[in-house]
Amino acid sequence: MKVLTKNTDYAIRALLALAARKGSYLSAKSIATEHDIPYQFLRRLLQEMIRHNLIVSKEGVQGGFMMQKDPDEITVTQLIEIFQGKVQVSECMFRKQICGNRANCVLRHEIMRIESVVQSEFEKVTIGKLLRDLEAANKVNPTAATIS
Amino acid sequence: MKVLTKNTDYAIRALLALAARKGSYLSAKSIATEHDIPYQFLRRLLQEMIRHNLIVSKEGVQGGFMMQKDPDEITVTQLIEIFQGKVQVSECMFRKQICGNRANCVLRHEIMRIESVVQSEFEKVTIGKLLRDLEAANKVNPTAATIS
DNA sequence: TTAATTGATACTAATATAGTATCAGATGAG
DNA sequence: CTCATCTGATACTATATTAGTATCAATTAA
Repeated sequence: MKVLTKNTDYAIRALLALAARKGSYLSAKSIATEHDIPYQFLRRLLQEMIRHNLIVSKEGVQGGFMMQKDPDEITVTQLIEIFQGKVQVSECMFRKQICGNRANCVLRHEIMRIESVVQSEFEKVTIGKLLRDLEAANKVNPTAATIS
Repeated sequence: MKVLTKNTDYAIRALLALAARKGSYLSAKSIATEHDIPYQFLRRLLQEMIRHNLIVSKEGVQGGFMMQKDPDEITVTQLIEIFQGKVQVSECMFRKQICGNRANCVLRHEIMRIESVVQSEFEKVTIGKLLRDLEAANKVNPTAATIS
């Protein structure tokens, strides 16, 4: 069971790069190179994040992407929802045709409890928090800390 | 993001059916019919559970499957591990070739914390517990409760 | 003897994930 | 003004995972 797919993983790294250089435009190319993310793949992720108003872009020479939303307001839960769909423990909750007894399903109760635990745990992790952790680690050992 | 795949979902239902009739053999066919699980699919799941000593089987006429392990000792975490692989939040933890900086990755810290939270939540849910919940629900309203 | 059953395994189909390619349009640098 | 550098949009391919089907041999109780 893999919780974070490459989509989400790459998106987090890209956002960390942008958050670290808040206010300036970074090109997809530079982010891709620096963080070993497939270029075209990254471009699609960035466009998706624009659609969700996490970042903005500038076209043309010297263009690129820039942080828009406050990094402390961007949670891993949100990124999972964007790139992997809403956290759901099993299908029965959302597809009535599969489970005609939603209200009485004993699995459902446990499933929903765990679902909310998972969501709230990932909500505690924001891009802002990760960035501060990263910077703190770099202070202790300037060459060691990484996000890869 | 779907946490439980059909494998695991079906396996839980089958185990609940077997736990409810502890001590007697139920055929794959009867379980499949009763719980709307594709027959051949279910058979593979049952065989896998035999290999993990959760259940035993008897071949031939009047054969079938029977609970072996104590239902209270069977956790959803175990079933996820059997059918979906060990819970892991991202690949970087297990594939060094992807992440050469395991010790210093700031994502890794959060990821491992959440991983253990998820695991322990699913560990609280055992087949025994689900069965008791199901039976309690049936007492209140004999026709309402279900595991589908 | 035979129908009902599991053991083992191979196969196909559908879906999700990962990654690549292409071309049009914008824009700053020269 | 032109051109190299960018993003926007979208189509495409490849791979892996999940879901489901089919088949045949072996076992066993009636």
